[in-house]
Amino acid sequence: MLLQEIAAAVEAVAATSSRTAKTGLVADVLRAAEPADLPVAVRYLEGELTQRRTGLGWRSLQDLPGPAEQPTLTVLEVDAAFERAQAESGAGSQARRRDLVVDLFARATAPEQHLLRGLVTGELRQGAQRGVLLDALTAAAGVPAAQVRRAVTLSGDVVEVAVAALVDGPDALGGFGLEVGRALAPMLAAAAPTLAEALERTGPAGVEWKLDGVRVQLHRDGDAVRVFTRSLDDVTDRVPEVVELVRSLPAERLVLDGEVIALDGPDLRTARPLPFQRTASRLATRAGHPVPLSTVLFDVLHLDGTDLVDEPADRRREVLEQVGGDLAVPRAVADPGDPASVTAAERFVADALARGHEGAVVKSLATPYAMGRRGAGWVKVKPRITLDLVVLAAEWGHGRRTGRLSNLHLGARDPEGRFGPAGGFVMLGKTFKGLTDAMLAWQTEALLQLAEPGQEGGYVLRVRPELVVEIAFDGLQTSPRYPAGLALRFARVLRHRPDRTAGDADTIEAVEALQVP
DNA sequence: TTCCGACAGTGGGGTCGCAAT
DNA sequence: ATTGCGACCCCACTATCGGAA
Repeated sequence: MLLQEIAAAVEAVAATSSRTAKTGLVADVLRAAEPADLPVAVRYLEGELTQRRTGLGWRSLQDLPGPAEQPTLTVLEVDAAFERAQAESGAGSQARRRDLVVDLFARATAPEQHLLRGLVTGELRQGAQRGVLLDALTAAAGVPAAQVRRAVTLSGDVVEVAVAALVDGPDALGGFGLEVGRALAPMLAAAAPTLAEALERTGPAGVEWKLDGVRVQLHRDGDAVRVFTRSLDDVTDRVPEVVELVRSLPAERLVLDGEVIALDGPDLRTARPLPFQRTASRLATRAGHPVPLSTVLFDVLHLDGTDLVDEPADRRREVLEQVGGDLAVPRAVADPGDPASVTAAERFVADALARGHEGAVVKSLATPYAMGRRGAGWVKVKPRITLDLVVLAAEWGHGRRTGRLSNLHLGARDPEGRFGPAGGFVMLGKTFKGLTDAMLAWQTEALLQLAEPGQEGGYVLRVRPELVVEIAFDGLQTSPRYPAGLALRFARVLRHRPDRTAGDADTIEAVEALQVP
């Protein structure tokens, strides 16, 4: 199969907003692919290379040759080229990777270059990812959609499912099941502003501490233990203490869902969490890191030969407590029809927050483990902090935000001039979140009025610090990047405040006072 | 006909390892 | 020794399509 066939389909997919049309276009390519091409074609259609790390990114794609006239690249030779890029390492490897990319682009047509660029950066932005691909696979193979999705979420491997459905025949899909040792798509949580609203959506529910660590899926088959992250990355060799812990559990074959987190003591029930940055640092470090990770469990998907994913949540919790004991995350049960239980749950969540944890996850008692879904089964609730900050600059947006000023640089007042001139501002981060189309249009107009003179062509537009925005965020983190050594975590715009002046905005001293000890 | 669930897009901060400088 | 890049943790929110109600 020529890469051009995929590139042409991707162009057409990007050109339509109809999801059914996108699905049809992708399905046509799947039908046309030879079995040997299928593994690569499937990945490219969902916008990813087959290699996990090539060492190539946006920077490696600058100053490349112009497009070829005639399509000659095959899907398999392109994949082989990226395979060689992935294998490169050591001195001179960047130059050798560069040569590979130059050669590839010189032989690619314009649509192929666009596709390759999107695959390398992971930002194809054609309006079709896994969801559309699975619908297309359903159509191309003539199999039930639910069966395709279940196979993918249980195996975590869309390529294998595609090959089974299209090459081995529809019956082969029935062969997919939960396999101990092989990661499956983790269940995800929706969000709600309050516990009451979360309970409205779930009905009777378990209310669990939400810990600010890293999600892990733990597999044990005898002495063999594997640890996967949320994106199904295998991090087993980075967390030996977690492996040991799983080996000590009273079951031979297990699949567990949980969180690893750095605490200031060994016991979750008495310790406080360390900042998320400490957990992240520990997990990113290959060896010899002093911070141990604590393991907290909140679900069990398999136990000694029995799959539990289709069991209701309260049944899985029972099993979890038997097998995990104290490792099970602290939990209360609340029924929205029983005010006393809701009040108790409110106190339970307040206690979790007082202990330094992130919030709560509300989990319907009745729902099965919905692999890969972000449904109403699980709903997270986190407190929100707000500040009035001043827009110092804005960046021009991309894609559907092209021509709009999107990403705002946010500053607090610095009346004492600790980080610059007295009466100036100190930057605490950026945000592009929370903006509706109307807000984007409004702020583009408003900020152009405030633009400092003499800026042409840049992607950052500096403005006079006069526009106040109300910002919500989850907390503060230490920053090596910003002058105050502080940055906002998960900042988003609530509303513009043209009714306020910069002098009304919060000061850096007020921000520092928010820091939890 | 309206409503709402699922999906894609638009980027944020931090950390590490590695190669180049 | 420092810097820049790539990869991957954490993530919020809005717009849109199309099936469900």
